[in-house]
Amino acid sequence: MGNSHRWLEKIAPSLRLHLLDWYRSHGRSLPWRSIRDPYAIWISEIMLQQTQVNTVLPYYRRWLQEFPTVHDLARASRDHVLKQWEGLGYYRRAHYLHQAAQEIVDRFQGGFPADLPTVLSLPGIGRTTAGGILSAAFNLPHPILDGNVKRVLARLVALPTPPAKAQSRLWTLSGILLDRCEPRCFNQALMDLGALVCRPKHPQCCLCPWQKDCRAYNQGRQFNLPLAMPIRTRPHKLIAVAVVFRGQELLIDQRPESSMLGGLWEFPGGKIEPGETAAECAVREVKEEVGIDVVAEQELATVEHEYTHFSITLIAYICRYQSGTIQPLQCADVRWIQPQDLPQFAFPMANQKLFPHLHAWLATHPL
DNA sequence: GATTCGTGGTC
DNA sequence: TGACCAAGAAT
Repeated sequence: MGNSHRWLEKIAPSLRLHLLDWYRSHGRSLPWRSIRDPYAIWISEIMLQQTQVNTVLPYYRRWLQEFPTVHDLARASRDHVLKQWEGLGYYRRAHYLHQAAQEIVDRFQGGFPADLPTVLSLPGIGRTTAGGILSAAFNLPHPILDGNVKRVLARLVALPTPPAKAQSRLWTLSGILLDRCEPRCFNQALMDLGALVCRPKHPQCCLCPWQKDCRAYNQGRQFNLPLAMPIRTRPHKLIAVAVVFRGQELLIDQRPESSMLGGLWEFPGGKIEPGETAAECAVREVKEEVGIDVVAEQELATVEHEYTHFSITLIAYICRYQSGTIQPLQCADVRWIQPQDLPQFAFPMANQKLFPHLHAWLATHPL
């Protein structure tokens, strides 16, 4: 291990030159690279967490249109912020952005901090995001360690373990390699190398500026590195959902802040218990979550959805209000709304899959 | 260190 | 189809 570090220190100057040279002619041109506004760069870094560039691009543009400065974000409503994030996933990121924006306004009068400990103190910002912001916005020499960098480094040194089990060592390697004179370009270049050349499936070693020094390549192991973590199987859940009508009005509730998909709105529902029908479950969940009595009238649709760690089948019922007053018993909020107002609320993707079926039902059931 | 967070894309 | 992955952080 010590040998590996000394070897890397020795060849690092040459690696930096080759990488920066490659980056000048092959680097991607991205909207957050042509600016220095730390607020906008921060937004891009948060959106890019576990999310591909092409997915982020439209959200990034809309966000800066909607919240051009940290002040605009800080004074926006939480529902409005979540609505702009709808569909991007990892919704806690939106809450953290909102909280951090208010902190930046309150603690620093809206000026983005430029030192590592303070940046790290903001919610939703870890070491990689902090390094990314500080190097991109202020050209400060802080290393990064995202998925691209982990893969590049794991191949460069022929890492003997899965990257997840060598975090500390990989941070050291990223710090050794970092070009202290051009940290901004270097970090961006390192990520582009991972995204464009040192790709997970088909690494383009013949185009790589580090080919002659790469241990994986020299050992013919570029297709087998980095080593993978053992897999675990994902459970499947059966969920009943109640689309409750009271006359023209529709019932929606807001998920608790601390739960999965926290702050998003949904149709009430929950896991079907053993020996229970989906319709019985839908009625029971409405009673438990918002305290009213309904009857299940008709099955609306069944949809499937995949999450990272489990999959679900949603069985949705059109239900009719019977009695009681809505209360947020197991949710953050609950409301009767007009069906045409649905787009004003942020919904998880699994619920959105029900929307076309609901529209079709409404079209054939006037009144 | 291992888990929990979403969604869209690829093969 | 299912596995895998993408500019990770918080617990």
